[in-house]
Amino acid sequence: MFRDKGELFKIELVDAISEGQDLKIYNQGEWFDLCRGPHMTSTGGIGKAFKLQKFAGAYWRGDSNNPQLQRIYGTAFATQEELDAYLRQIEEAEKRDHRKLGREMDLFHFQEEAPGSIFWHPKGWTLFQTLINYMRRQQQKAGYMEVNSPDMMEKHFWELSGHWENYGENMFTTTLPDERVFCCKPMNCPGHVQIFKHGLKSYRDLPLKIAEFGKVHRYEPSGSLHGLLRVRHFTQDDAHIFITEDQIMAECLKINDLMLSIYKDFGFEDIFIKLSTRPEKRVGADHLWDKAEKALQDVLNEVTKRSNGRIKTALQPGEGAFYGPKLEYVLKDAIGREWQCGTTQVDFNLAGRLGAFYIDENSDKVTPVMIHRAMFGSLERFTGILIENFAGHFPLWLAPLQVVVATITSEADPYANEVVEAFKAAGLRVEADIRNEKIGYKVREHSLAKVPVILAVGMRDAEARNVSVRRLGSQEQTVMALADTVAAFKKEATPPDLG
RNA sequence: GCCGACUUAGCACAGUGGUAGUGCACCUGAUUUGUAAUCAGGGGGUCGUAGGUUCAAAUCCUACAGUCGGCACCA
Repeated sequence: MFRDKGELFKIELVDAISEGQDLKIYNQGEWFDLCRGPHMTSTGGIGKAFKLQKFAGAYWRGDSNNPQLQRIYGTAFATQEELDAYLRQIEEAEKRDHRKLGREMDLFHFQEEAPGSIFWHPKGWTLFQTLINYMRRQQQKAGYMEVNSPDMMEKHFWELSGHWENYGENMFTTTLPDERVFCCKPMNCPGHVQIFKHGLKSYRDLPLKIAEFGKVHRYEPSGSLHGLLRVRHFTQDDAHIFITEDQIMAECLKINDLMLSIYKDFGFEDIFIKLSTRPEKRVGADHLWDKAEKALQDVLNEVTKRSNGRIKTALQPGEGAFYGPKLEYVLKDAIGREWQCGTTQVDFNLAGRLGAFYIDENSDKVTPVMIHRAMFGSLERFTGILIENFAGHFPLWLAPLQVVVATITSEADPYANEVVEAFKAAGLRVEADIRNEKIGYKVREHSLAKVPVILAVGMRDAEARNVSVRRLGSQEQTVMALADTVAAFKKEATPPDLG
């Protein structure tokens, strides 16, 4: 039947269904097709609340080696109201799009000559640095030592680590005038192993925690690039913890606690953890993978137990890194979208491959276990997630520009400058707007730029040493004494870990 | 990388074969203003890049690049 119609893919499906198994065909008027079912008895059952959304190519059976078919996307709801709600949700996501907000708030831009790379503007870079400073404090407190390793190393180094074999296609390389081939680092781990290897290490040095805000380069497929969320050059809050085998549980739990407390500081409390196990393409013996997977499974069980079941988990077979299995931390944002950020990976392979060892109690050389972990993951991506989560309305401590002092008449300029200096002295990020414009115009402009605090000052305020406070998202105006305002905003702008 | 669409001024967009436009932004002048757009004037584009068709190309064709939506990928 399908052969007569020349439908080769259908024939393939029919052939795949074993003898004796039911094969179902549904029909709708003159149209009929193969389907596992069930189908509606009539298209009338869909009702009017449906919408065709888009069409796009999709690989036959999800494999890029196969030909592509055209797929038409449509969606239907029981009522028009539900369809409208769904469409509003899409619209809401579009309004929060970090690419749009990044332009409107003057945070960053992209251009053709550097696909997948970011030009950070002063305000965006301020936000980025705020995140790094916060993370640096957290890591120092947790006993990490920050380092910096080379951005480029010779190709043979990456062959030794196994990266060239597994990901060489996606590495940036360059041939120098002396003919040596160098690769931009796609990961920081091999560099950190070199630092570990420098000088003999004792079991007494473990756990040894090496952290780096390392910028890594990965030649991502052109079609996968997406604003800040998927780029070719990004900064990881990366760390490698060198330990003995019996320290795995304790260290992974410490990482877990730090991870959850950090996410909480950004308002993410709905966390979900996935365990990814050995992939097909991997290095190392199976008995080591058995140990590593068991260790992470134990950690995951303990984490769930401690959270009283609040933390949901899932298993992703075959999704681990080539050197070890991983736990992946997924956060839920303000409009319910999920973002994978942090990762904890247990690795029995890399240290050995790169010749790292420590001296144990019996003076024997032992290969350490490595934990790879990142909490923000990619700083660039995390910045994008924050922009979307807050829709640009950052809490005061994160806002790149926290306060604008806008004058009502030019007579108030000297007082406005005084106000600015008072806020600067308190460590706040503040600018004056003394342009010859109406206050309504200034309020509109700074509101659109999502400045959290607008202080209007006219002669009334100058004489009384007050400011008129207007918060982003509210029409309300509060007249307050300058000194009180500075104190209140200084307190509010304090990062959560310093408060 | 694959399928499809798109690319015109800083931004948002109009212009389907015959002398490149609108709004906002920008610059100049006037206005000194009390909480989401004051008024008037002015400057700004080899229409993504490179070829081709045509008397004539932003417009039609080809290639390349980038972007967008999916797919695949994501150490």
